[in-house]
Amino acid sequence: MRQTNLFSKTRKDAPKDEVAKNAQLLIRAGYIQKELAGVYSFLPLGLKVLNNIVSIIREEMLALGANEVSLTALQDKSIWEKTDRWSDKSMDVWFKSELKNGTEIGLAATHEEPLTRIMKDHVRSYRDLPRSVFQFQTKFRNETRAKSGIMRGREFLMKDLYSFSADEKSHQEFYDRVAESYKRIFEKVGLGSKTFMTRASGGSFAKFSHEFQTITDAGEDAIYTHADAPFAINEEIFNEPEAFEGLTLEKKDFEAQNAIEVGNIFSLGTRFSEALGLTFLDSQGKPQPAVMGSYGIGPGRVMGTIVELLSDEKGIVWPESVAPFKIHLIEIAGSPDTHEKTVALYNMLTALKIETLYDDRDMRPGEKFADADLIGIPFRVVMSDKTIAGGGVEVKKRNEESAVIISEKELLAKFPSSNPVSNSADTDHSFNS
RNA sequence: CGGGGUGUAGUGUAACGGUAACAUGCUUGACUUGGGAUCAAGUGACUCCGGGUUCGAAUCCCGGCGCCCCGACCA
Repeated sequence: MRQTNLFSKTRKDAPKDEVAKNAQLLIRAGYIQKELAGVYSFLPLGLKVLNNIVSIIREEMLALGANEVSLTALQDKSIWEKTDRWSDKSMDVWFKSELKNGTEIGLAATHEEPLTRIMKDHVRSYRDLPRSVFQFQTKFRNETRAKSGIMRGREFLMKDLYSFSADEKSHQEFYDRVAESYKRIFEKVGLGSKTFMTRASGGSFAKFSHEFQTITDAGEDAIYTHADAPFAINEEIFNEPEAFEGLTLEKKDFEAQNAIEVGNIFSLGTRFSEALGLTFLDSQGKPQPAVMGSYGIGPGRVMGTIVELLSDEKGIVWPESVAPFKIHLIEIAGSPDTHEKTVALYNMLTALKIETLYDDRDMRPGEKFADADLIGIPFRVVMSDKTIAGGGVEVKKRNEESAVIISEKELLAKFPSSNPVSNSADTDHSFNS
């Protein structure tokens, strides 16, 4: 994409109403825009990052064998009454409204109830199980206090996965597979080294649940970690002896850390299947309630966590896997020949499907560099009279200090393309100048 | 939901109760082109909303709304 075709602008100052680092940088760099407290729009760059995170998660969900769906935001009160989750006393984050005829409806904060009802129509026999279903859907939660930029909003995208199994054993097998899947996801998005599977309270559904907590000062939670423990322990259960069940380690050797919950996995038992009547016939022909689990990840929160964790004083530093572009191609004004060569390189990169943001703006170099650092694309490629005289382009990684001049051929070799350029004439589909 | 703070050009900040200023951005021109340059001329605000006090309110008072922080809460 040519930067002159990108509507979002960067700014030097962070808005005064944002304190959280993730919001300050994402707004300054033009990734997001605040609409209300805890409500953010995603601008072109932000949407690209969000979509990259979504793609990584989707790939793993599909690998689990889960089916993707899209359920509604508008909710039928009657099914929530069956599970006793309609009342504001039992679930205080509801946004409620009503139809013109007075019928009450809610905006979904989660989707156990509607999905369980859907599954009733499709699961009849133990032969229909296990099943797993996921979606990326906007959740609405009337938080008493939104905070920390995009980390805790009132409206946010969530990947929610639900599982339906015939028995506890089958459920546990799936649950464990999801845990492994989550580890891979957080590894892929660049949070792996700081993210811990964490034993946490099981809520009203099970003894324990597991959260995936990323160590960061911006975290809202406190967890206890130990180098030899297979999982961390959430502060909320740290004083309960059962929290150490199965561990031979001593409580005093655990260390407290601030962390942000980027994902969670819950065993739900038969609470929802019983309340809503999701039963199947077992091999003896007897009706049994399905055993359920739910598993969430907030892509927006993941995005904010990456910014919190990986940015520096100059701006954001995206991991390649989620970055909005692979290359930030910067042209420094010079001879007409330099301009032509830069356009040609941009067209080549585009044809090779190497995502490139081409800074073709008429600006001084300093400003372009400052913007590039703020936006945080992994590879900065500069083309100027100087680099051409030196034999090619200058390449600098966002997270490294040193820059080197290499030939264009060497540059392209760094980015193996899945779509090798053909000899046909259709490779140049960008606008020429 | 308790407590604290705050609201002024697009953005960031100023202004004793005396009639809104500076920076930045943006526009035009000049000069520049490897780290947010320089110069010149422009542009841009019913000071969040509604009341009140006062000769006079951005400033003081009351109410509302928004936003931020701490705590509680967080299926």
